[in-house]
Amino acid sequence: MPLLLLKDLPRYECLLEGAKEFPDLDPSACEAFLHLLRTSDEVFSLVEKDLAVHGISHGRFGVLMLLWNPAQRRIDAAHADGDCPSGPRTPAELADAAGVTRATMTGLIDTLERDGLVRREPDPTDRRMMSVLLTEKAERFLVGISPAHFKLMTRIMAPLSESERKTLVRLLTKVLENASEIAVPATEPARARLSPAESPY
Amino acid sequence: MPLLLLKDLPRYECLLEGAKEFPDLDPSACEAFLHLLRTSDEVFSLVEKDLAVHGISHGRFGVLMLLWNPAQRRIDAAHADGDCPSGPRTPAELADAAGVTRATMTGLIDTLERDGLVRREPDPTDRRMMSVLLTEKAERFLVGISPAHFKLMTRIMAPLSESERKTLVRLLTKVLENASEIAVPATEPARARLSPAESPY
DNA sequence: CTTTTGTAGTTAGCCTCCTAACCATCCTCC
DNA sequence: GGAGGATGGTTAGGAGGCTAACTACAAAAG
Repeated sequence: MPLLLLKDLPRYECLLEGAKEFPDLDPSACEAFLHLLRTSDEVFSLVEKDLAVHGISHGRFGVLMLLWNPAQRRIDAAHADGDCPSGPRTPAELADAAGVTRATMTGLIDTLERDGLVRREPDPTDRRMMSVLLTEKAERFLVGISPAHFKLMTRIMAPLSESERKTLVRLLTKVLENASEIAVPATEPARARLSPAESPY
Repeated sequence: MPLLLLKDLPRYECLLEGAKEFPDLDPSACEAFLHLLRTSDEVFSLVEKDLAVHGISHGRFGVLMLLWNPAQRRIDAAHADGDCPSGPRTPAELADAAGVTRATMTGLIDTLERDGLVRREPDPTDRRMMSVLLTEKAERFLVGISPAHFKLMTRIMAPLSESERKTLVRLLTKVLENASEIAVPATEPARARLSPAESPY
């Protein structure tokens, strides 16, 4: 992700200092906000580097995980489906589940298909639609990579006790639910737009 | 950031279910991990959308903030520096502070310079180096945009009490410090590499 | 004083994300 | 049953990340 975040978070005193100049700056909110993004960034880049070692990006890995359903796989195995081990999904469903646009999903599926991890098949009933299916290669890949992936998550969260994890989840859920309700007004964007009051022109 | 993250986090029972199949899956660690990334993603995209309304990306905004030092500005004002209101920084310093590569910083500075928010000046003592300076336009822009930016942070963190914020910061700090110590082994990456044991070839 | 090593910045090429526009197909409704 | 709208998927073009390779310069080592 590296999303251009301050590597060294400002000390709390500096935030207090800033609050003097900017009355809108709430030091504790700002501190929590920065820590949230900074920590998430570090954790995310750790996972991304780990996945990169196995030659896959986080985005593509996410698509594979969405398509992968081990429980479903066992059921299908009984049917001897062979090459269709997990339930097929359409690009639109995948895009919605992953929270990216359909155009982005098209690109991801393109590269996954090029690498032989995924297959596109036209839908027999609706000719607009496609089904995206995992290949056996992808199945083997996921089985091979998952344990290390889970171990890394465990290792990252190791310093927190069970109750601390519960607390963290509870607090994050509060923030997430609140954030989901905040809708940024959709105004027309412009390049480094200046409001009339502050515009030099 | 939208980093292709599951929009609907799996329920805890599903994680328990998955743990049966994958002994390496620690349900509470996985839950905390996913909530951390999911929440951060939501919060981040909120901020990014807000900045987009003002025609600037998070990355460019971060560079401007790094170059901006209101306290320094006040000092310089006494010197009547005029067009050099904040301490100059080199691209390398900016890249380190922002946690991106120098190549990325070059690109960001390019676009900022194109938009007239930043200026490059050669260093008089070391001819390899450049100084990056905020323009007056950028100063006005930051003064105009900052209050809304701070308000948004406050609003995002509103559902947490002061003590909850402290707790959140404490838990996140634990995770961050731990994550910083985890070094992913640097092996040669490959495209969707399969280990010999699971390779079909 | 020359050579080697290291550092600052850029360039080139790739990947993933976005929006906007575009077809093709389905569905609804007159 | 044909027109208009909704939906699924792709394409085109842009931005911000990355690595790797390159240039220019500075500094250390011989």
